[in-house]
Amino acid sequence: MDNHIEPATTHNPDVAGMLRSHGILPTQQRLMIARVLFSKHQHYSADQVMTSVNEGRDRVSKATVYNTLGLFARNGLVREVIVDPTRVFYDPNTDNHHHFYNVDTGELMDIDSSALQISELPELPEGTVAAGVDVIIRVRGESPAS
Amino acid sequence: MDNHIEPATTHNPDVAGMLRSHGILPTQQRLMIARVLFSKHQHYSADQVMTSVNEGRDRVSKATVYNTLGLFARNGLVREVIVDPTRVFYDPNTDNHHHFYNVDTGELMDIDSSALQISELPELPEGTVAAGVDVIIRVRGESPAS
DNA sequence: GTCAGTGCAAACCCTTTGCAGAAAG
DNA sequence: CTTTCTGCAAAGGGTTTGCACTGAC
Repeated sequence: MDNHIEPATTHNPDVAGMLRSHGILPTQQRLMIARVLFSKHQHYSADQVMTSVNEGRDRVSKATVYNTLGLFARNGLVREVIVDPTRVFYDPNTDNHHHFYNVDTGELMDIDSSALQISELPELPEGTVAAGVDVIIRVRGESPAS
Repeated sequence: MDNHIEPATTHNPDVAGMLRSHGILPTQQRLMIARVLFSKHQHYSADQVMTSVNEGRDRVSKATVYNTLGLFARNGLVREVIVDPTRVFYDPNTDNHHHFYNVDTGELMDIDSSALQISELPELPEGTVAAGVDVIIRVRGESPAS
């Protein structure tokens, strides 16, 4: 009988601690979702997270995937990337950086913040404080078959 | 009897010609929508366009509003601004410029391109060409009651 | 034992679509 | 007259919600 639950933090450094340090109670489902998000440097739509998570035997419901991603985003564990009106992407990389978005393929790629400099920000509207800066370079064209 | 149709181009310089020059046949509904878009320097969601257009006596259906805004965007008459997963904004200003987005109020404001400089673009992914650059500065805070 | 988290299905809401009638040239 | 556009209502699709059950501590 090997249908036991694998130790949550074996192949990935302390995912549970990562959640706790962001004020998130590490439940089984949240750990599964976090492991998907942080196992690769990739961007995921909620649907892709759901698919990846549910490749294993233990399943997580759609509601929980959405709720969890929203929770992670609110608590700064992941970053929401809004580039496509039809779905939100979640980026496990919360460092300052920017994005390429291929409007033909739907592919989203990181741009290191050092590769693109922005001048100082203009004066913000009265009564507001900065909450983040998003730079999206939209590109077109199929990536080579490779 | 004064329920005649006002000359389409009276208070706004040649809206019809503007449509034609973008390859768009100027129908009555398209003119009404274009007049709303270009009468003020504002950003509109589809719903706001619909409301504004239908303040007058002549009504335009929801389907036509959506279809028309999509058409205008495809033909470069307006710019789609993707900042909020729940709705698309349409910007009558197609010049190079950027945006503030107030995540508390949903307000969208222009940033003149001269107010924010970007370094040269990083190398694009292989096989792709640039299709546009969006810079969004997200801010937080109610604007003063004023 | 208590409170927070989860799952299911239904509800939501913006947007798109199919198709018959109306308008443009 | 022919083709394109418009309107209505229904369908679509990602996301959220209500509520009973489960799990965490």
